[in-house]
Amino acid sequence: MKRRQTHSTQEILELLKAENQAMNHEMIQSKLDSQVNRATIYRVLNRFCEDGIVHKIVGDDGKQYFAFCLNCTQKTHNHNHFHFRCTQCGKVECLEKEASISLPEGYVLENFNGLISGTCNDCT
Amino acid sequence: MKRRQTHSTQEILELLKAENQAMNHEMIQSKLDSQVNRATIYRVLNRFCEDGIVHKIVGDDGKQYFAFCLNCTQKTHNHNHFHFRCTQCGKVECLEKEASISLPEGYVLENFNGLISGTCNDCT
DNA sequence: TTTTTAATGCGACATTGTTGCAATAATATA
DNA sequence: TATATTATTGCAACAATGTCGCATTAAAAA
Ligand SMILES: [Mn+2]
Ligand SMILES: [Mn+2]
Ligand SMILES: [Zn+2]
Ligand SMILES: [Zn+2]
Repeated sequence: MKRRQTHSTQEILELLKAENQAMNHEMIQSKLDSQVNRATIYRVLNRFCEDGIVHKIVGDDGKQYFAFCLNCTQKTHNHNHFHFRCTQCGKVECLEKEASISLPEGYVLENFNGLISGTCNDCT
Repeated sequence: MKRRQTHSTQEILELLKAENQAMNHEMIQSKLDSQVNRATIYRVLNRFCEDGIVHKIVGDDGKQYFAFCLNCTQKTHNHNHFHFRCTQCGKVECLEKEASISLPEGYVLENFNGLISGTCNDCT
């Protein structure tokens, strides 16, 4: 099943590249020039995640955020970094530093979801 | 506004103490002996959080989990620990080790929400 | 016991995200 | 270029999660 490039996919990907932050569906929809259906946005984003060009974070607000992968190659995905969500301006950014976690014996990590909320530098 | 002890509050608190894990609304409701309304469960849990006897974690499944506070005093709350959610059995447990995170200049932490999902020791 | 009011049950509601299905359009093929 | 194939879309319906208003109930105080 090969992917097709559509107006929606291109626009959404460009948006995620341009804005240097993780965005939820609402943010994306309001920033899009053309009207793209809600279900389509979710489907596009989930496809991006499957393809490994975008990673998903679930915020402590319960919403899904999507961010363009920066330091990921086709094969190696390192998303063991925290994200900071500003409760004032809503911005969600990837924090640079890789978090190192050691799990107890016999535990296998599948997904790392580190999120810190608070006030960002702009809003202090 | 003083708190009142009701059957609901007592049962829910005992349940959270007994089960040594974080539970979401569904888990709690199915384990309760008496029928407690859904809205009531949420209200009780949120009150517990306000009172600092329970802490809330948002899972990467988007659900709210609640855990009885163990190493917290009335005044000091340290919830900078990760939680592990097993995708097989659903268990959500607090990991012992405190995670130390350093935020960039000007960033103020309000809430730490560290969650790792994967397979737990029992399910490997 | 009576009074006060915190807590509950119920229903309605908002929000978030997913899915089935017919229509559309991107790509492959002729 | 014209046609065929099928991935993608829009729409509606749906499920799940969590919150809120309001009348009723019951815990604690008087
Ligand atoms: Mn990230
Ligand atoms: Mn915990
Ligand atoms: Zn901010
Ligand atoms: Zn398990």
